[in-house]
Amino acid sequence: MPASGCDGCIARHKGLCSALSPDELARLSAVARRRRFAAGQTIVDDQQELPYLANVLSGVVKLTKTLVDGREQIVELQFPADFVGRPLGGPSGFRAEAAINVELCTFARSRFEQVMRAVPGVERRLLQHTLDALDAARAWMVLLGRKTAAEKVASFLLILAQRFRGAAGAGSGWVNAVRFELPLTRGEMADFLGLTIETVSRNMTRLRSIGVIRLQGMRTVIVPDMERLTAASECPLEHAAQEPAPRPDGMRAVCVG
Amino acid sequence: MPASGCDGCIARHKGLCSALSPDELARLSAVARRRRFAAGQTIVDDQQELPYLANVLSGVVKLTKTLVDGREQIVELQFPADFVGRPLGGPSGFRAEAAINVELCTFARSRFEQVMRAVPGVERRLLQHTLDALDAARAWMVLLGRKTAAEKVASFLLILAQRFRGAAGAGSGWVNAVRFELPLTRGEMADFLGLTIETVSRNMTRLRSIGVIRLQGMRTVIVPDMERLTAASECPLEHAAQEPAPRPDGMRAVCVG
DNA sequence: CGGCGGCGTTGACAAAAATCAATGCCAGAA
DNA sequence: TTCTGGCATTGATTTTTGTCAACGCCGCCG
Repeated sequence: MPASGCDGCIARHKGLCSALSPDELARLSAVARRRRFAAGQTIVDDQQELPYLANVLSGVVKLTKTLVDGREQIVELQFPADFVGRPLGGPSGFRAEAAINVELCTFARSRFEQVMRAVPGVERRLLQHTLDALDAARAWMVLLGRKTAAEKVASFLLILAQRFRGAAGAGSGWVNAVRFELPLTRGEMADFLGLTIETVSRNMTRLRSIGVIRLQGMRTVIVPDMERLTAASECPLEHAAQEPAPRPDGMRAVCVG
Repeated sequence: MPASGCDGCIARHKGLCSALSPDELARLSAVARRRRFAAGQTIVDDQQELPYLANVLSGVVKLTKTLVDGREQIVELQFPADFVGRPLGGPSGFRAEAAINVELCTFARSRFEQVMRAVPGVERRLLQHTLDALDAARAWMVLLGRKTAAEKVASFLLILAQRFRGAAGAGSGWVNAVRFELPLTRGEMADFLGLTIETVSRNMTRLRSIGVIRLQGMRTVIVPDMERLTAASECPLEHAAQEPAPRPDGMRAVCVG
């Protein structure tokens, strides 16, 4: 055991290292380092990538997302033996912070990825897919925990509009408009958004009355201006009721039909 | 391309199959089948394991969790090209249902896992870890979307108590009691639970006043009876205020200090 | 045609939680 | 020791959301 490593801690790691061969284990142990963070200290910012992967030895790490207006949602707590860091790289979009004093056992990302390099693409793809699903779930946690009913409904319409953007906008008679079908009933929307049917219905009506969306029948939604829908999804609805912000290219979304 | 497969659909699969070698692709294509589900039809139950893995070809699949009293939370929507099924096996605890008419391209789990078998343990562990995190995130989504403030606070205490169970219960003077330190301030608890500081504080007080928990100082929590805490985490608090249910072994959690 | 049932909307009202404000508790600094 | 600042609690009040109930729309089926 090297003097610089964290003695034996690798061997206790949950999930990650318990499947390693003694050889691999030794290689990782050789580069492992103990790092300490005081309560309140930031471990990684939303936009950064940790230069290492780690396991929690003691303390508690919280993963948080902060909205522009300061509302905050903790999406995960990590306890001793939990794994910290994104295996496949890239910033997570969440901030990791020590909730109380934390001790991490860290090992260089490059060294770890060297172990993973031999793995064929299938499982890596699967892992990437699962990580994406995890990101989506966490983003939705922020919505469920911290957004108002109006923002929730707008956010839901927004993800649908983004998914179907360009697919059906043409022919609607609107420039830059997006048109799509709701795949869910009002009741299912409520179950997705953590609301009741009535609240969903009222907010759909509200969005329609201020012109952020139009409805053709019950299921077809037209978004004349994605910017306004985006605004409605992340700020109190009052602001979204204003005139749409001028587009950088000077164009406006207008009805030409 | 075999007559029985879904022609060419494998090649378009997002995430999973794009990394396969032509050989592997051919093998999977040979066993792929198209399956259709009508709107509202259940694809898998919470307690079952899908006998196949799949990709969505058309339609929308919803993943839901239903609480005992009927409250329901959708934790994910799956659109065309999304992947359906748990790679490493075991029931997911969520129900998959066709929100609108759905067409899946499915291939046998066994055949797929054969492809994965060659993979060393490290990545499998990592995948398992990520899947666990995803499950935890989804479970928390149910809490954020569908639980009352009282249930949220109780649920939070419950997961801490379960994590620290046995670690510090001894010496508290209680039989079967659990004692632990809160790693978060009230404000952080609020950010985790999607509440305000005041609501968290009031519900801590409430749980204390009905005897579900005791507090030593601000941070130390004692749970005399885990059953009552569990009850409080999943039903309106009134019920939890009753006498604790008789234990199967006839013992009672009492203070002997 | 008319009745029916599912879904959606709307309004009146009630309940839950947030907000605002005051105060208490406690640990650490002066 | 006292002061101070951060955290926590509590009460009064407002806002948001849920609940209950009525009604409209529409497609389906007898």
